[in-house]
Amino acid sequence: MTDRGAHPDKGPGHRRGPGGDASATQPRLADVARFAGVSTATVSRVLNHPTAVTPQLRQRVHAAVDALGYVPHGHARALASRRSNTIGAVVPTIDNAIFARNIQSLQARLFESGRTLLLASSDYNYERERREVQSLVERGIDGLFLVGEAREPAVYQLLESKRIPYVNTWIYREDSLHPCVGFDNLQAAYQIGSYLLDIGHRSIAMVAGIMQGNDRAAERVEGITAAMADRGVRFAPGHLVEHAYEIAEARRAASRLLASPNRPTAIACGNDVLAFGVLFECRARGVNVPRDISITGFDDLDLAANMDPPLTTIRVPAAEMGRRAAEYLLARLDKTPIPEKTELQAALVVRETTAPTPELVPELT
Amino acid sequence: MTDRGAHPDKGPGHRRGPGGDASATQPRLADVARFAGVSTATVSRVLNHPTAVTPQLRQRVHAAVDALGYVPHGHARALASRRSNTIGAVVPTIDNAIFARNIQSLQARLFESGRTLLLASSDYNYERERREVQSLVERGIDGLFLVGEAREPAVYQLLESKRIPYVNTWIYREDSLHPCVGFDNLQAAYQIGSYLLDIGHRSIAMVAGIMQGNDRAAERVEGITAAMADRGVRFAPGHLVEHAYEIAEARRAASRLLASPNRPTAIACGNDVLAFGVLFECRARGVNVPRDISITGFDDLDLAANMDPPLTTIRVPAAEMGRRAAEYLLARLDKTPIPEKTELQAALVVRETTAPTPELVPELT
DNA sequence: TGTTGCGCTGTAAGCGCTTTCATTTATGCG
DNA sequence: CGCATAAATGAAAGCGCTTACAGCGCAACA
Repeated sequence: MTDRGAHPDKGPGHRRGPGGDASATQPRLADVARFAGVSTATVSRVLNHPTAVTPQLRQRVHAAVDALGYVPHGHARALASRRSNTIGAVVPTIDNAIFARNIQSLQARLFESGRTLLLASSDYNYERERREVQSLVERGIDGLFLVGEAREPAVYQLLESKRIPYVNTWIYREDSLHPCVGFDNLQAAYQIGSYLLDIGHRSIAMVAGIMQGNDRAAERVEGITAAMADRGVRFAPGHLVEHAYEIAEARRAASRLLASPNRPTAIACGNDVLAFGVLFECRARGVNVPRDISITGFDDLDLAANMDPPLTTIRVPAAEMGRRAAEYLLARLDKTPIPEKTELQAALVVRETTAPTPELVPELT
Repeated sequence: MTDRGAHPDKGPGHRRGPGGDASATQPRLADVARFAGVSTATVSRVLNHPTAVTPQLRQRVHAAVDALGYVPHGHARALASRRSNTIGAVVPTIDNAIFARNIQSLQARLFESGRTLLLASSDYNYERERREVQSLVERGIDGLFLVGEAREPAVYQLLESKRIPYVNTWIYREDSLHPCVGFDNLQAAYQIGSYLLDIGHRSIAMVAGIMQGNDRAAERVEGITAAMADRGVRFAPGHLVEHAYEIAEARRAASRLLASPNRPTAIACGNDVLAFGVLFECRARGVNVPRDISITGFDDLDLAANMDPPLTTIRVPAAEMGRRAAEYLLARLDKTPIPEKTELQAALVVRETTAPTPELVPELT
């Protein structure tokens, strides 16, 4: 048995005891090779390019692998082969059903292709996102899934310099400098705004997500604002508020809005969670939706259609976005051609939390 | 410039061009060392054990790191140091608010300690769980977070043989052979059952999760069953049904239950999502909750308290479980003593979807 | 001023695998 | 049946880093 120990006195972690026995240690590829009576190169080939090896050898190697309970060492493999079969993702949070679904489908597609997801979350904080990305890059990800487009320039620089394929999601801009798979938040929000205006609302409030660290939230505000501006309407003072995506937060916001002297006739929310909160607060205060006030969400969570009344919202292709983003990254890794940008559709789903304002009713077709 | 290339003709991926120039390539630790005029050992020390190096050298090395934009190579580091600072987690799915919260807090705690989460999901499938664990182990995780206790024995064998610390969560059994951080599902479900029986229900149905591949779901059924058995009650035929954790599924189940000739007076659900579905179906059919029927959930999602009526359920310490499981793993890695088992409390939260049966009302104190 | 001892730094040997290149073995053809 | 060619295998050089150990310079002591 050849001596391999470089660190003669490594403590409990070291591989061979002083006597050179091989007991109680992880089998390595060399052990498999010895057991099967072949070279390490052959074992490696069996594991990585099975067709390049004769069936009988292949079988002998597999038998050895099973007999020894050999598990390849991913880091060594990644180091030698310069790829890790790992994809990274940095999302704002997974504690939000819509991201959870998004990630779930991303991960499912990666799993199919034999890759693993390294997940990190930024908590809507650019600085933290940068650190997470750096950490993922150090960990040797082959590709990276990101949310939104606005981030510290250092992130893009790092990715470029390391030549790591990445994709921005939850956003789509034709003129973006970066690959993206997503939809146009501004446009979707504009649809909501237009719809509310079409059915007569002029006093519209918005319970938006926190825009700092979240360009999607900002675009949604922009979309509503633009739709309003196009009809010569603007937010009354205090009618545009930002809140974390939590029910309790939304309830507080709604509470203020409903109690205010110039109560809006419609509240557009930055996402469904906020809309749920607003809806709950209305119910608690005996404000009838949609008779007294209209409410819209954004995301179309499973629950939206089941609310009482069912929520008017924007249906967002979360699962498809996860899958398509995975496709993009996989194609880049395989050097298969694939468009740099994919636009997905986000559609307005009109349900029952929205209704025309009384004065408009006669005008309706 | 010493020649390092072993693979003279590696194609575009190789490090040095034929002329030996170092352009357009990632800086390595050796480059930093050269730039700073020190040895690679010193650079490594600065990065890993800063106190072992003089401040001025430390600073010079940091300057070199910044100047070159050096990013350490995690796989090489992991290979050489035999640890990866990566923790794995295999959960059934993250597309469920309660797991999302759980994972979010796990990841937050790991982040604090400078580690990264490698996440995989099993889709409630033992076979797939085994493969995911194997894949994580190959990727060199230092510790592993698991959900539940029942799984393929090969998983435990692999973890033992690789000496990888792991922890089972969402479950607690004093006599378990494995470390765990969780609560007693059976006991919690028993509480629900007892409570329903206490307030007079005898015709109880259960919309459970799919028990195959999910020991927690099975224990919850056991808990309700046991509570009933202790009072001499049992499920009527068709009153115990299993469904995936989806609103639509739950609605279908509720629909059948509500239409059946022996409609139950109470429906205990395997989790809140199922309870929401049942609640929605009741509303859709004009069945008054809790007057006509009582409903209970399990998890206490944020939404539960906001439902109409607010849902009676079991509050589950999802976030704490994530954090405590992280603590356990971190302690094991640091060789700090920590108990093998941690029992967390799951408490019954009585809200308004449950009410005494009419005949019992007079009996109440 | 000559030792001794200590703390810092450098040297170099791996960590476990993949992959090139050379070698050996099988195959096809004249 | 012998040779050219292709296919299968093996030997060995790294992948980029950490770390044991040796070596060196310096301060403290005699």
